[in-house]
Amino acid sequence: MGIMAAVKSEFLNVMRERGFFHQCSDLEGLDKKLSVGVQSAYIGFDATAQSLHIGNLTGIMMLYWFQQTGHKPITLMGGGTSKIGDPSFKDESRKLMDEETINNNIEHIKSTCFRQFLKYGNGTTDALMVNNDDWLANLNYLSFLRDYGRHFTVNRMLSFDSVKLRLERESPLTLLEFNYMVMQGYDFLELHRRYGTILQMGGSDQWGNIINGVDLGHKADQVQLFALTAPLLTTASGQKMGKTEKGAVWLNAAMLSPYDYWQYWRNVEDADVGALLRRFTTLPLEEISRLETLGGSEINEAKKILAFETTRICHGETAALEAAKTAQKVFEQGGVGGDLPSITVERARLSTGIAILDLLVEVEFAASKGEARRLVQGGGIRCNDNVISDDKFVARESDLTGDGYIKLSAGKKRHALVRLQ
RNA sequence: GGAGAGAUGGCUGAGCGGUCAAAAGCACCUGACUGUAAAUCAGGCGCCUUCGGGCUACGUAGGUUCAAAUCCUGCUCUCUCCA
Repeated sequence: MGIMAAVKSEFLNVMRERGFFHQCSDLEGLDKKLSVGVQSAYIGFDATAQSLHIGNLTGIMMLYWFQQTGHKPITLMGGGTSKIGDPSFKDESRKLMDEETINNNIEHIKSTCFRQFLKYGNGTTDALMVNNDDWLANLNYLSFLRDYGRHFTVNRMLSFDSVKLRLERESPLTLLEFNYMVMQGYDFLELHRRYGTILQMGGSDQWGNIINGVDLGHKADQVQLFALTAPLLTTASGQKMGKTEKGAVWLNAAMLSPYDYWQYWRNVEDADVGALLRRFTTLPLEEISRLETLGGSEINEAKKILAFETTRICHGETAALEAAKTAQKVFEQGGVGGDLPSITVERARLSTGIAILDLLVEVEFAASKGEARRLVQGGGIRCNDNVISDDKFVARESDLTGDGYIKLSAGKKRHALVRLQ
């Protein structure tokens, strides 16, 4: 990125210092606007699940800092666009989502993902939640084409990387999908009209879409809008972040427990710790500089802090402390903690004996008995910390420890408890 | 509208009558080494199993064969070229 001109506004300084800065359509102009008064900025989010995941966390943190530095963040839910369904997964016959589901999703996302990071309300810098269904649903095709379609040239749309890639790979690009960027551009214009929003942010992959909105603002309403994107998050070894064996790393505690969330951050690669601390915690930068220089196994201390802070912000201090406590008991003392997943079984069943393979499926270490068997045969399963090498092993009452549970482990990191009902 | 090519496991991509639950790579899981890291090495990676086997799979519906992912026909979808 090279040497960059100094910026005056607190917000842009934070973006730079914490690694959120990738591209800006007009850095100087935006800096000036942000320096003179309260502005509003937005980021668009999908409404296709009951939760956002850590792939969305960069955007949420950008909005968080935007509010912290005295501005008004807007979370735009793609309710309207969700109705059509994201067409980029062409092979999936994706069911169209009905309005009720979408609204339900939006409610869940607001209460479990945004509320911890943003303060909503009616004050000047309070966050606002909007749904693009409000203005997309009733658009008239003809008048839309006449008023806005004339501002988009296909020539230019074809030049966007997202489009070029698809064409080069000879994978089909439907008109519906092609229109996505037009819709997104229109969202920006609409938000400017409604709330005076001047800035759209997002990941660097959104650059083209955001710029479309900027251009549309200029052409349709003669206003100057701004784009700001953050570098896409990849791990030091080049993988996309945010996946676990269970799927996405959800922010909603009902979909991923705070303990698992804590574990996700505890297990990041050494080389990523500094960047992640800057981006996903609010710790002072001096503190982060100190933490990221820790060498060798000392870096684990930094990872624990990363895990604690990210969990605290998302799930609250109590949950974060509990997750840390459980992790300490499990990994540093070889014991168990209250946050471990657990199942209950009836005493009668345990008296008869429960086949280990059934148990493994029940605690969700394996999706099938065949998979469970392979885990056992591969030496990956332990019962009360003893390796189980016989796939015919049967758990009985005598396996209950003094505290009344059986501890099952798959690999080094997955643990679960079996208790009596 | 016409002429060709193609649709294979999470992805990429071989196979083109039996030896195919299907090569190879990626992803993923487990083990070893470590620091709940990375890299590396080893094993695994459709479902069920009394571990002998059984069952379901190569777009979809039929057909030919003792035998089909492999051949034939209809259908659906995709790509390329021509109009």
